[in-house]
Amino acid sequence: MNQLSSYRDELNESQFQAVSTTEGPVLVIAGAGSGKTRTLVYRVAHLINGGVEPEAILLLTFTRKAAQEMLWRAGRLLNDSCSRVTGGTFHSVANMLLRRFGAGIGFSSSFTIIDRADAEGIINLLKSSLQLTVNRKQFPSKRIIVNMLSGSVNKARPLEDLIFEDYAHLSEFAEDIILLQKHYHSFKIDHGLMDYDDLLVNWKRLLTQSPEAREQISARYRYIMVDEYQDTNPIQADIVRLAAYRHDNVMVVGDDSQSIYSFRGADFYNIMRFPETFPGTRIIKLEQNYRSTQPILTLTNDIINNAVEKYTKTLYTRIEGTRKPMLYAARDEKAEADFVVSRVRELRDEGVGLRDIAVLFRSGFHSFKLELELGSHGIGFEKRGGLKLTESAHMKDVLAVLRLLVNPFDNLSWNRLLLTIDKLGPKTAQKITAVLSDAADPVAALAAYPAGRSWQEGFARLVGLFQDLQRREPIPGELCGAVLVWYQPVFERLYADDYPKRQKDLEQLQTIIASYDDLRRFIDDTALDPPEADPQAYRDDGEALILSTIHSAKGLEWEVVFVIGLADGRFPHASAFPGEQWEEERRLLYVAATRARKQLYLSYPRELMGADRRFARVGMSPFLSELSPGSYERLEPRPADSNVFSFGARPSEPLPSPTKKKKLALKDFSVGCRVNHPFFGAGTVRKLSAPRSLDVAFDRHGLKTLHLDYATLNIVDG
DNA sequence: AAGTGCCAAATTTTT
DNA sequence: TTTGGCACTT
Repeated sequence: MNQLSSYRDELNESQFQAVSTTEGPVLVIAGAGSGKTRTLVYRVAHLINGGVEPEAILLLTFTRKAAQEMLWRAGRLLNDSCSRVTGGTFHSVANMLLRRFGAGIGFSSSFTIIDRADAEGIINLLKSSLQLTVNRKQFPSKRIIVNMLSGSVNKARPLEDLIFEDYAHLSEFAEDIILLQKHYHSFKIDHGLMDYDDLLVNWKRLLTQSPEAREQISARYRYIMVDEYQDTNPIQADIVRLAAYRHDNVMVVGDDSQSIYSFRGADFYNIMRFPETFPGTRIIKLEQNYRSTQPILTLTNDIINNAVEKYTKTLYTRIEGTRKPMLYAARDEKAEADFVVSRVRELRDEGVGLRDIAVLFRSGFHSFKLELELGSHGIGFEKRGGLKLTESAHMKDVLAVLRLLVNPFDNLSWNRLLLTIDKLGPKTAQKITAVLSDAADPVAALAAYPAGRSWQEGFARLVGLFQDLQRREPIPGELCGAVLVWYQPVFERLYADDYPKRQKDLEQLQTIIASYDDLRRFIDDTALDPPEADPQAYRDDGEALILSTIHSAKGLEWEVVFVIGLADGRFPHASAFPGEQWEEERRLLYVAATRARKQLYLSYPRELMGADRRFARVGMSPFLSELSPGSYERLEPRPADSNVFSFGARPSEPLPSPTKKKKLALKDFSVGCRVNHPFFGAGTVRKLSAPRSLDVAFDRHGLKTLHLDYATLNIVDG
């Protein structure tokens, strides 16, 4: 309808073309910050406006969050929730479709091996069910076990890592691996093991082997959109091809310069081959950058121009700003952390919200020093990219109990729980699980098992828990409550030093579970798509600096970005060889630097602790030395006081006002005041509701409730 | 002699 | 937060 004219003005020519091409395959090559999300959002809106029913749209994104955000924005645009559009990750959509077609998934209790308890369990299973001679030495790493089982050993690590003393020749080793893989299938079915790749393989199998299913899926989803296409793997590309075989209405969006997931099987040639896979593809380039200022763009272009293989896009921006990216060579990690802390405090004084600042780094542990410094200065932070909520040990303990209620033959979960008992170790646990897996009723078998004198107390509590749970009504919230009562003493013993911090996770789990009415459904959901910790639950003031690995920062943006640890040996990662891996590291730096809107700081420590625990001098990352010196400004500590930094002759340029607008608090608004919203346009505030939301009557879109953390409202004067 | 507990050492990125 | 080596208990 007339929404078309309203968003016509907000898009440039290329974006508008992408939005309005409704038939046939479209490949959108999008640079960093080029309004990819916006283009997809408007396209969803455009299709629905044009009479396409929401059910016919399938939106595949990289994270579940991205899909949710796009649908939320599209819903706002249409004054409708868009809840009937199907959106999600490949995995969650696969799960949904497979469930609907009843194809393939036997057990739905999947897991990722993350800690010792699980690794022990796997080894026990291999020993008992495959009768392989496996000892600990042969499995030095949990990752390798996973990779062996999923058949992608050589992808993850050089084969040499896997050759152990017991193997005289590579061929012997290969035979054992093949044997393992052969057994893997039945192994999975027997023990309810499933991983991410299985889901995709099953989805693809559904499409290739069942013509009816393919027909139905293709007929239902007549408009398929894929975001971050450069991160898809070949199976995902095949799925897209098969799902769209009836109509070819596929629009994929991606940027080859941001391909950073090859270690996970992503093949960025997917995006280059797209026009061959879909003949008649219309290629649209999005080259205008809407995020960063020109000096930042100049530097990031410089980074990617050094790439061996690149597909030229000329990014330009109309955003004004003259601040060059700053490069700071710190004496050591402590000085680097001090630098970030003092700059963050200055920025805060200038009115930049902590939420608008991010610190990015290559590996999780690079931020350890900084975390300490931030803590001692009382600056709140939120770290992203570590473990997920359900991946931490204490969560897995609780989940193991719940999982067993759904599938009592889940030996890994039994193993895990038995190990929580004091004086009961891996050997005893293995004996017990062996008995349980042969029993008709594992819980009864557990109760009948003769307990050893030293551990009978803890064992009796575990038996009691399961007998109690079996008697209860299967209401997830209540079951979880009972589990937590059992877990509390175990938990306090296992994590004596830091259990108060972990306690909050458990409370959160309880609230999440309480919202389900079927336990099985909960287990299915968490297995595939672990819920993330809700940051709100951990903060008091709602303001926190973001610390994130570069990988988890993908697709996000901040006013001010610090990239730390840019030292030789840390970035690129020490084990990256020149060649493909090296190039991927370079793209990683490109992704990091393009997250910044107004200001970018690059820093590295000149001294690092080596493997021998001795400090050694290190240089800057080779990626930095390649840059032309004019694209950044060096920042030197003032000798007199190492905590104060001089910024050369340039007077500190105040950040442009949008920063401050984003920081509006509820008290800045009053009932009756006029505001402006990027989607809804002008409106009048009707009601303020605590803590950070307000009702606004928009002139063109009616009454909406907005949350200040999400909505970017501007107050219109007069 | 097997099994368990404890301390020191090292750690890529993740749907 | 996991892993490997060593001492201590059953």
